[in-house]
Amino acid sequence: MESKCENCIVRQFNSLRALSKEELKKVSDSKISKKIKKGDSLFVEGQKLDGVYCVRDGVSKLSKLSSNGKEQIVKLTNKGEVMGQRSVVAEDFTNLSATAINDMEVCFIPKEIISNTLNTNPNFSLEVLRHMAHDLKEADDVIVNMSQKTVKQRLAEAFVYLKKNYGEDEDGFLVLTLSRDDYANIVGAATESLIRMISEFKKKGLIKTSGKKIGVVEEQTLQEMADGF
Amino acid sequence: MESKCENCIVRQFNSLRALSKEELKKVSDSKISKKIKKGDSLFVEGQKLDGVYCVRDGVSKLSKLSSNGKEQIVKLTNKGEVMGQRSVVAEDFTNLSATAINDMEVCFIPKEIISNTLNTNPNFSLEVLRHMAHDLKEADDVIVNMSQKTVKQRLAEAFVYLKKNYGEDEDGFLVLTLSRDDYANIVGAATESLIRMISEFKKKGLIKTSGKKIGVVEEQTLQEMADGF
DNA sequence: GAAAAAACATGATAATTATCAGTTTTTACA
DNA sequence: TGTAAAAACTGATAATTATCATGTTTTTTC
Repeated sequence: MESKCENCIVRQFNSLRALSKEELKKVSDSKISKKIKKGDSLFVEGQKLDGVYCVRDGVSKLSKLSSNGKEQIVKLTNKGEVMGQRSVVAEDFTNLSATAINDMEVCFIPKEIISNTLNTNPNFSLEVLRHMAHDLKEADDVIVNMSQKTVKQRLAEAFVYLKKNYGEDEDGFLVLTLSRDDYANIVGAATESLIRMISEFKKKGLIKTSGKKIGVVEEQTLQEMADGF
Repeated sequence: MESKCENCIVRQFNSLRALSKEELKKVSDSKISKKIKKGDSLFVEGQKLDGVYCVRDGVSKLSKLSSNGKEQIVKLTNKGEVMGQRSVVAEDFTNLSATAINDMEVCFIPKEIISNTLNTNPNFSLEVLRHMAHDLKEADDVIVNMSQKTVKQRLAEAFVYLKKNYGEDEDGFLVLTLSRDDYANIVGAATESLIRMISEFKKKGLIKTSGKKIGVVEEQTLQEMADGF
């Protein structure tokens, strides 16, 4: 038997904290723990989801293919986040694919439980609503960044964001290690352009690299760069 | 006395249709009808909203200033849409400004009524949730378009979108007339670049113009263009 | 109805970013 | 542990888009 939701810390960070004890028990009894290996996908764009995924550990990218076949990463998940909520709530196909960036531990929660609870527990609905409102605001910000900032600014912002959200190790390298390709797909640029820019940042001493690993050296300068100064 | 929400057609299109008769009456009694002149703003980014706006007539742009001072239009509202929901739900400042593109008629509904109903009527919460889920999906699409498509593709898409959503008059011109500046702020390009592209489209016979008015001539071709063919 | 302001338009040029064609380095694994 | 595949990188060049400068048309205002 796996650990219970009642004792799960990550629940604090997501909408499941609005559940009553009984509701939580139901969730706990029907959830399925899964381990996802780095690079494997949790679900794919256009798929019908049978439930949501609660992230216990690891990071995944939520991405979407554009008509030209390039991947665009729309969001990186944080620990405790629930994925697939939008799709389950709207009873819709997923508009995004979720792929593990490093090894993950997730809990799958069947959609019936989610929709039942949505119908009966207004607090839970509100909590989900608030999370979605937050996501929507962030999406708006991304839209503005994508259309008004240069690749250089977006990359600078990405580094600051990654440091803030996922931290750095004792040597000052970002904990979350992304491929150059992933960086390109976050920032929305050609991989070659992005690699060049990383070299440039390194030359200027704004970042340091060691293989795939990247460390933020001049956070302040990067932030100013992102803000257009 | 103004007309009642109970008889208002636009309610069909938004989350207010989930209200009970009594709830609807409360909304009706406390709502304030407003007329907004073309160019005037309903609310401004960073403001605390005291309620939501239900659009009875007219169109508004929801936009955000980027750090370089340029405006980015994130969304155009449709008739019946409720604006400011995100902000009221999250008890947050607005992240967007709303400006009337043509003369508008809107109803202001105080936030207390909205939040009370959210707390007591799970159907309403769910309905709002579904709308927000829809907005979020659309925002994801915009992100992908912004980062993966060229200005030309985005403009082509905008024309098709405007025709589909707001229709055309008897002479085949788009009902919704936008300034070149607005077009630039929708597709995320410099105004000069955008004007050039409009000239190009016109020269190719894809659109026709008459002053500010623009008509879609070759919808099929524009759509293919937007899809990258 | 004229003056002023705003919006529209075009040319020349510069900056940004993508693409293509490779080479080198790293990683995976038989 | 050697080798094939994948990822990272570099250079040359082309395409896209922004910027600046300036002229024209349309709209607004008094």
